[in-house]
Amino acid sequence: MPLTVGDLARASGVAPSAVRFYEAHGLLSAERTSGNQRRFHDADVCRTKVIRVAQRVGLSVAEIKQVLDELPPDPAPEDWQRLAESLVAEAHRRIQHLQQVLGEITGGGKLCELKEPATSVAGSRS
Amino acid sequence: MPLTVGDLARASGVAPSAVRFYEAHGLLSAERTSGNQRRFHDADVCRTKVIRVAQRVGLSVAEIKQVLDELPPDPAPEDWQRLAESLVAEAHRRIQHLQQVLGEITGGGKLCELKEPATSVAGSRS
DNA sequence: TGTTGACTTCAACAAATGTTGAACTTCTAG
DNA sequence: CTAGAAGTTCAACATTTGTTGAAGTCAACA
Repeated sequence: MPLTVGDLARASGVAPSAVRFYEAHGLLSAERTSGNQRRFHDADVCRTKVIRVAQRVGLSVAEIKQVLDELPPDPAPEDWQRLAESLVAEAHRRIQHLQQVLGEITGGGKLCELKEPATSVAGSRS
Repeated sequence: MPLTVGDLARASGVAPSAVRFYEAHGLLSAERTSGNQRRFHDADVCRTKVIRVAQRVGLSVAEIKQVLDELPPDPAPEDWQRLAESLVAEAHRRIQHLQQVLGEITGGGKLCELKEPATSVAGSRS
């Protein structure tokens, strides 16, 4: 049973406008009825949830499109599994990055050392 | 020696427009010369660097303003230290959140299980 | 004092991620 | 068949975080 925009939105917890936005940007695709209405597959609920998760991981819509584009048509569970793992990997990468930033904050130590240096000579700035 | 916009920008690695933006949003403050030009303190280099780090941690300008507003005027090194620690804590919180998202991806398992359910009765949607 | 680079303000633009509204069409239940 | 809910498109708006450009002013060196 195909899903309308509203069905998909409700099922995946996003606004209908967001569903249209994702379709417009190639993250989702839909067939059209003879009357030009979108019809999604049940699997698009999954796809949409993955999109949201990927966003929470910090991927942009363009980046999400890239990873989704590498999925085969009609992805099997193990395809989703691989995608999930790559999201996990990306999340770990971002975590590492944050931890590196942390290191710069705490480790560097010299982020905020500023004491009066020896008096200079240059033109005094009012 | 007070710093001009350009001085501060160069010293802290941001564009002059960004410095003005931060001042306009209350993250930085400046005195003015008689001719209305901004003059920053040396310590604002530190402040600005902290702003950038906080952004990399994922705080919005509004949030950064909040934490900076809790700093005493003319903060001592230990004040910066505390702020750094709270950024660290926030980063850890974000890391934990990402890890929770990861858990939902991998652990839940039922993110993408959709197989043909029993045939329903409702009006067939083309 | 004059020149010139750096400063000022203000408005417009930019990109990302949607939301909202208007005007119109379609679908489905009764 | 028809009413009303839900769909369609398109344009405008909203928010965040700045950048860019125009028009004009200031400051520091010579």
